[in-house]
Amino acid sequence: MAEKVTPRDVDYSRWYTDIVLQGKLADYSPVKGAMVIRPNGYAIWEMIQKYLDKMFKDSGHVNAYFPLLIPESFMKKEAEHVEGFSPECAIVTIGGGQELEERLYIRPTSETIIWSMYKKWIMSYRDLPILINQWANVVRWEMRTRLFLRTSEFLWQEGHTAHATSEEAEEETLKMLNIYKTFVEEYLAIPAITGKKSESEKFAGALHTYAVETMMQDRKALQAGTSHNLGQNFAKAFDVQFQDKDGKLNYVWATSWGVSTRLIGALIMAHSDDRGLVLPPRMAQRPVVIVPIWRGDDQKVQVLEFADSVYQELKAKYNVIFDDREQYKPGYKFADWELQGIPIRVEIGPKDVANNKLVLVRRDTMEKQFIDRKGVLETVTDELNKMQSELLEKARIFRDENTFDIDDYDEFKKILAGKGGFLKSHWCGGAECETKVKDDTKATIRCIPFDRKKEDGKCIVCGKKSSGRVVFAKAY
RNA sequence: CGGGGCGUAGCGCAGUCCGGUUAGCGCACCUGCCUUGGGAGCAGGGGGUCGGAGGUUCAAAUCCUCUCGCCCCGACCA
Repeated sequence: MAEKVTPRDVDYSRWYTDIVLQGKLADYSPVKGAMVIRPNGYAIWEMIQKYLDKMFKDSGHVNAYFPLLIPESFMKKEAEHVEGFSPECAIVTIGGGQELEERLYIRPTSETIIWSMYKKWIMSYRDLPILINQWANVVRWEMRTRLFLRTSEFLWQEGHTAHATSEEAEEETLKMLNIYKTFVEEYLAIPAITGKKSESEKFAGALHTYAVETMMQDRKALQAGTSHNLGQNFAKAFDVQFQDKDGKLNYVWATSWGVSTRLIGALIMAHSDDRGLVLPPRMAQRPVVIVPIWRGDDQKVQVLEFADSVYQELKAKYNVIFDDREQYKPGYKFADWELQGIPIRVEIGPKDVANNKLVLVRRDTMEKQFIDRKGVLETVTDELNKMQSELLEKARIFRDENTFDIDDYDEFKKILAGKGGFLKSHWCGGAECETKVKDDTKATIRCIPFDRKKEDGKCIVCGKKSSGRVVFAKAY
């Protein structure tokens, strides 16, 4: 606790790590590349689960659970899929002391095992759609890892749906993407761009991939969620056919979609400051902390009594921390809770008791307000709501200020070599130009945004005709 | 897998070049006193086979050989 958070402008990457470690969100584990999610971090994941799960259920989905281990032969059934995932898979070769006849992959994603089951479950159009979601862990053997953003094991949810028609699958793919967008904006308070991925960025085995893209404070992009239209690829690989009303056999249409604990990384990088984590109130399991302050035993009794009455009132609605630890002075406690991102701090000292007031400090603005004791619950609720919407607004302004329409490749390169940002530029649709941009600048096409305007222009690289702009950025 | 760096108390480090008392410092931890409106102070205390193995020597954290592990930067990725 003695160490301070490295400021963002000194070293952004150190800053991020400091926030995670000092905010007690996660810690390095004995297993290389894997992290321990500590209670503060897991609480955020629980909030993500709580809200998303409700959104999934409200849109007709149900939860299920499939095995962690996948037979090697399953992984190899879909050509693009195996090519995309094999290099980063961990494989079990021994079980019960015996070499296994067939090796088992630790799931990097569950399409294959789920579709092997769907084959058993789907006979008729009456069995469709299947709208299943799974909350699970997956393993991808990454070379370079970063807390929450990329670890060899991570938690996520993966939806896997089966449909009778292509149109219905496409509709589902877009519906889930929009649920992610809504969640990211309304709960995580991060403005989101939705759009389609280019061929090179799409999911291994998908027809096409849609994504939610967000901007972090270092102006880099972070993909917050993806939704894939898998077409009939997996149905064909696993021979899943159904009989339609006319008695004809058809392959089933599929989607899959997911978000991971990476969202916690996004949340941290979007809002936090040099004092530590800043949590949007809706994502805070414990949104309020009360810090009583006194001098001498007489004051202690009065202050604690007054503070307790405030605590009782707020406790009716919020999970409130009452920090009456005696071994720490107020300054320490302020710093401690700021590091952990508690959205609202209430300070109660002798002066407040005398005036029947209290001090309220919002984590995002850090402004101290003297508020009346009466109506404290309403005031706190009001401030939490304001903080939620102001965080989103602030992030939106930041993103817009760092999004540019660029038509000149030299300028394009210059910006990416400097501050960076989202660059909206014309693109011919060719993979060569996309690769050249990546080689020249490390930036990639984040998405072809849904809301792009029809506009004639020339590809930023080759100058060929283009009918609209795509979003380029360096990404996590 | 290429390039760089590091293993000494829970964490961060000094000591290693040039071998020599009982291996030291900061933070954290424990006890007591004192304190509480921005990361207090004082006093006392616990905790280390110096990453591992072998060797040289009267003597090794320090020199030699081998070995294991980790971190950072690149190629790959949610």
